[in-house]
Amino acid sequence: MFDSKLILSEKKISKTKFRTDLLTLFYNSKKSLSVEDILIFFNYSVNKATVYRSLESFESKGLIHKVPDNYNHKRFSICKEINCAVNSYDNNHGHFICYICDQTFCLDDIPIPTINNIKGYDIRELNLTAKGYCESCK
Amino acid sequence: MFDSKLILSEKKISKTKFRTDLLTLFYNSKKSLSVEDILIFFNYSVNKATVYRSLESFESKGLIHKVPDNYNHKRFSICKEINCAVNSYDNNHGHFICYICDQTFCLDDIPIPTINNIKGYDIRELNLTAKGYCESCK
DNA sequence: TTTATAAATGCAAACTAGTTGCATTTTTTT
DNA sequence: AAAAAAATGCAACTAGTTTGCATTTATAAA
Repeated sequence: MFDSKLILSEKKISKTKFRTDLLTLFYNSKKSLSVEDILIFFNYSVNKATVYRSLESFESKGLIHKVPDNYNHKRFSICKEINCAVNSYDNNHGHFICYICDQTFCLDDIPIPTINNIKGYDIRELNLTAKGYCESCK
Repeated sequence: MFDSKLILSEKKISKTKFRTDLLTLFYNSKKSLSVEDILIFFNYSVNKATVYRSLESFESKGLIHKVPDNYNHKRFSICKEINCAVNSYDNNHGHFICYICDQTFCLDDIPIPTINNIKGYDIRELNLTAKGYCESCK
């Protein structure tokens, strides 16, 4: 199990009610979350600037990672690993975006092929994004 | 060689000076182009709405294709194939984005692995994006 | 526990990429 | 040459995101 307050302490993030609840939401959610998703969950009782700043904080401390989004909006998932690659899409697995529900799923089981050096490019990060129809929508 | 006017005719796009020059720019450019790149090239003598509308037209006719961008801004490359996949990233090859110069390069030689069906996902599109240091920047 | 310091919040305003409506101009069709 | 269709410029608008600042809340120090 997880203990949001403990995790926030370890990451030296202030344990406000909102941030604790937000981290818990991420841990409980099987889906990635957009800013809008979060505002809806909290019934717009929190300011959007606060949401953006919390997400930025969580991301920079490696608690959540950005995932691709059909509309190029900010969207995040909880990090499975203790310390995610900071400030970039998680590069250990691919992502799947559904045409219908616009949800982003992590393809944990699909390791991204290792390619280090191609035609003079020094590759440090590799992202694989699939699109199509998810289980519930097809 | 290419003949921008002939190509515009074939695609039933009006041969205005700007669109002819823009298509020529795409053919001559080894790099992908953002809206900003284009405005700079034309010294802001063209309206940005015109740029957006021209790009949309070129893309819908399969002349250019969207490429990923470090800032999630609109960015396009000329299509190597006669008819690109319309309205989506080209899914025949991967792309490389440089950390330093933010340029997007097409990895024509890296075919994207074929994955059709994973854990219940009906995959219709697959995009591979690498990041790191390009030849000139590393 | 009180005090001082740092971090988080809410609000409004600003910013920016991208879009749209409309009048005018240019291109294409007849 | 005239009529119809497409492209352009301009200004206003949209929506996601960011920022400044005053206030509140949390953390650290005494």
